[in-house]
Amino acid sequence: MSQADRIYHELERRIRSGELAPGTQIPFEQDLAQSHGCARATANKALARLAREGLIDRRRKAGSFVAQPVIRSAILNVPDMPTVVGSRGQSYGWQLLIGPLQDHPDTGSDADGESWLHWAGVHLADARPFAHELRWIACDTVPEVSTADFATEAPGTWLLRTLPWTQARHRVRAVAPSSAVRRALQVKAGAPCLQLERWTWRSERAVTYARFTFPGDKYDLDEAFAPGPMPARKD
Amino acid sequence: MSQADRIYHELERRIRSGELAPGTQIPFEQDLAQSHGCARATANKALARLAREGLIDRRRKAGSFVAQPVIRSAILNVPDMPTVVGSRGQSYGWQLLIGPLQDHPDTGSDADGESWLHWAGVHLADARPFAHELRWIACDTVPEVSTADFATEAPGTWLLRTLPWTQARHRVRAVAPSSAVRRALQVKAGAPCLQLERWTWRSERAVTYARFTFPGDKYDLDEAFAPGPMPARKD
DNA sequence: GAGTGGTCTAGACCACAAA
DNA sequence: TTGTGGTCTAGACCACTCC
Repeated sequence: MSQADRIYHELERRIRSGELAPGTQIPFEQDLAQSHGCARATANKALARLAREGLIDRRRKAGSFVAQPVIRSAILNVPDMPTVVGSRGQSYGWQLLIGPLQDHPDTGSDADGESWLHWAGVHLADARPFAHELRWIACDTVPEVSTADFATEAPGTWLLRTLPWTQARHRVRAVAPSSAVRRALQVKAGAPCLQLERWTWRSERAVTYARFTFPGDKYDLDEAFAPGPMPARKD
Repeated sequence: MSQADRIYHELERRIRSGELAPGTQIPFEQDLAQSHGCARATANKALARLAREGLIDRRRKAGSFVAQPVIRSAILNVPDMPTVVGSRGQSYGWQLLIGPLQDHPDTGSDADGESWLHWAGVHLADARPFAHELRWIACDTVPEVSTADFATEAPGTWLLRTLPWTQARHRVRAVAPSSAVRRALQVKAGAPCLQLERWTWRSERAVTYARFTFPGDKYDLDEAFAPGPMPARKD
């Protein structure tokens, strides 16, 4: 525990406990350094971290103030399928159902300029259906996909290995699955399912779009972060 | 854009683009400082940030290396109801259905030592049902709740004002709602719904538990973060 | 104008892990 | 044993903003 961490944790505790109400002014870097017997740069490091995590607002010449609290965001873990299944202590499997087909995820046709390939398959946990996946991959961004074989390996697994450090956007909703998906998942009509969509890109270029469908009773997104600092607000 | 930011962004770009593959060694702080014409502390700040965001691993005596990429997590925005409704350009409303009742969110009875109060109500968007809410509040942690009136204000709104800087844990799943919830939401039987659970505490003490149910076609969790750094891994 | 945060420096010491 | 990251210092300069 560094000195900067100590200053950070003391202030974090006093803010989270309500002892320092929103709007309250926090000691200047100079005073904080003096009262803790350290250099100003050390106090600055602690206050910069509090500001980065949204606990305080800092204004030149005015000082630092406890921020107005908001329910900002939560981290929902959305890992890849082998990880999900493995963390439940089950064996992972993959079964390709359809593909590759040539069509576009938005238009459904291959009319426009971009070239996409399209697959469907099922992720298995202990040899039983766990999630249905629809997958599109942009051939322009990932030319290697033309030589890939997704019969024994899911596209997501292959992509993670082939294109590291992509970025993603997610959407979650509840749906009544189509009959094709119901058959693949072996669920009854009317069974509510969780649908997770993921758009992935790399350096401003679309890489892939995936749509996962989980039986409602077999999966839930469970946010994992324990009591602690909220994620950094931005940059 | 500070000098440390420039070093950070250059390395971030080269890692995200794949130019620096996972496992690749990154220049030492000393060399990085020299090549950029700055002090080692400045290079250290940039590398510390890359490590905090999980892009590199750092080991004493060995150096810094590009980390193995994983789909780690996504930020799903889970704000409070007035914010959700307001951001859709709709007018927000609240209607209390039941409560306060005395029972415990886990046991359903009031037998054990803890004292909880319990409500049910509906959040409205343009005067139409938007979400059903079940709410428990721990009287021991929030004694002020005994004088609160949730006829015109939702418990969550009141709590946000009364107890700033709480912490929360969320879970999301797809469910078939109970008949009571279906009536409140005015949805047909068999309509899939998104259920969001939220546990809230403050300083290790349980504050409240809420269960929101949304009609599947009226709401989806949409993760908002644009291409950019992943949230800090931990601490 | 004055005082604050934001940033950087040049140097230092230590802990720790790799060689 | 050695070299790296981790941390801290004392001082400095600048930009911005509040008074």
